[in-house]
Amino acid sequence: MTSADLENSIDFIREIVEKDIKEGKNDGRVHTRFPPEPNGYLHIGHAKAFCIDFGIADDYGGLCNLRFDDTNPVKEDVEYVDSIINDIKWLGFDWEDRLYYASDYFNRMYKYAQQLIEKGAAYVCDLSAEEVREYRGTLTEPGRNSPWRNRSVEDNLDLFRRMKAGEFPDGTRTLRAKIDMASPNINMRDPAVYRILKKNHHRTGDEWCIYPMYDYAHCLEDSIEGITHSCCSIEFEDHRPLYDWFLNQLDVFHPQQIEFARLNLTYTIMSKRKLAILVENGLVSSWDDPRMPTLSGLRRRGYTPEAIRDFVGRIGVAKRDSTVDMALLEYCIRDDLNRRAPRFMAVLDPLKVIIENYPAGKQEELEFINNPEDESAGTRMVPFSRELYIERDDFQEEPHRKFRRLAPGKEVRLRYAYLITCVDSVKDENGNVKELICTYDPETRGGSTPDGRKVKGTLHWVSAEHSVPAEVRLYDRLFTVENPLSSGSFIDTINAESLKVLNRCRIEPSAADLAIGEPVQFERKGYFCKDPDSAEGSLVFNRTISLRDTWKKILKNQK
RNA sequence: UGGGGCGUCGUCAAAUGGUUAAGACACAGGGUUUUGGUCCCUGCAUUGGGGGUUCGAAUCCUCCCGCCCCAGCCA
Repeated sequence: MTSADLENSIDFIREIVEKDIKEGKNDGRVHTRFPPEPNGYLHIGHAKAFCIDFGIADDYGGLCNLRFDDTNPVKEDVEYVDSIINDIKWLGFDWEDRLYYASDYFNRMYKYAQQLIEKGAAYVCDLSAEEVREYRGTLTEPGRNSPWRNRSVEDNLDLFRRMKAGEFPDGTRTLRAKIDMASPNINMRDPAVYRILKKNHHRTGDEWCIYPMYDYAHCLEDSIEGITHSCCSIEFEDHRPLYDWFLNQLDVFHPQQIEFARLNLTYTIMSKRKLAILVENGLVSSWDDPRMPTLSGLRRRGYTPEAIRDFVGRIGVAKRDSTVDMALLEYCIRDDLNRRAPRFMAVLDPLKVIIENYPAGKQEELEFINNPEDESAGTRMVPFSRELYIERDDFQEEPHRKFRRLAPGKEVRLRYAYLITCVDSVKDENGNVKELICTYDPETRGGSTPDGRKVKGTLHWVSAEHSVPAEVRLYDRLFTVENPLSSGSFIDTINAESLKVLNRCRIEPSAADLAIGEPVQFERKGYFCKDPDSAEGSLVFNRTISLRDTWKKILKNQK
């Protein structure tokens, strides 16, 4: 899709925003927010959400706040605050000085709750959690009024004050909105507004022992910040009447909640809880394991912010449940890296080649184009010598009829070097090919053919003595099935080969000094970046994504 | 079986009653190529189903079918 196409059709949220601007709603102001709860790491599904929030603000000259929805101290931690900030910044978004916390508003929310009580719209309920559940009714049966529903305003005010003062143990009382226990929308059946939680909060410490519930807190947070369009995921659609109810009762600024479908991706899972199971059980190494759909995992894997943003732009925004093909994400990262990643040569599974007519001890420097997609990337010099490594699967003793690479008696080009012909192969005691004896044509330096002869195959290579050893980690999809949640246990569908570690790789010398995370292409193999596990003298590379592999497809289609 | 949403190509997703239902990814074929990469070209849906309204329906009405969400003192 070209950018022109993207501009021609806008999503339904932007339609609403444009209409509001046109009609002068909110004085034409556009103000959104991204409101994560700091209870875990962000994944690519969150990226969709905050690309929408920040993206809309950008598109219409508005603002977008970052706000931590920290109303439940039992789940939250500063560790998550830091990682969330880091991840959103990494994707290139800026909230300037508008970093807020729901906990900043606890005092105001408490006062608003008193107002609710004063106008008879909320009451302190002494029912236990279990009793509340019984009174709530079911999907098909209405609920019953709490016996505490008609306490006097004075009693409610007093009790609520004492809840705040810490006079009652956890779970013994709640403040509830007085709405309608017979509502067909269960969210409206006198929902809890405050619960007693004697827990230390990561920001407010022990200042509070009552904490506001999401439905009450969120609309007020939006209102206080003057949010005009409050975008959230679709499961909150049922909560919108409640969102509106609180704001109407309190007669405060009233943002509009708009719901959209969350992102699902094939071959992975987006559930924070289930991802945690992978980490806790050692099925992946950590939250930033390069196989994880977390932003930290994708970053370590070598995904770029640009690719992720492009992806989010391409998947669109709508309300229907959908599962985006992982192939689209893979396309986006290839597309981005193809343009920017400098090329290097690395042999992942080395097979030694000896050029028998190349003088021992001789070496020359050959000029390589760093990036054929980007002339400004320039060239570099790569050492060539008598003994080289090529990829083991670039040689077949009895070549497949469409095989264009090296085979006995066949001539191929070594990229930007020489044309070589295989004259013999040496085997070990098990009959496996150990090394190849080849000859080279000195007239073909640089890989050109002065006589105009055509060679179908071009191989990457490294000089044996000049190349540097490295470990390369190849990643594949974490799950073997498109929807890991469709069958019994998602654990059973984990791809046992999602990580393959190659220990005997050889990379060209200039690739040794790459910075951690800097994307490169290893020619013919894929896009890679140096992993933080690398140490002095021990290089570790992650494969971000392979190149498209038509050859593999040919072989597969033959079966 | 209460309520709220949603059903357009294999996957996302446009279309706002009016030419042959965009585009992208995927897939298939072909061309170029010192990466079996990139790039270029070609092919690839009558819109969940049935009725109806209309000169004209993916768009409106109606009945049916299917999928998702809700019974936390989580968000």
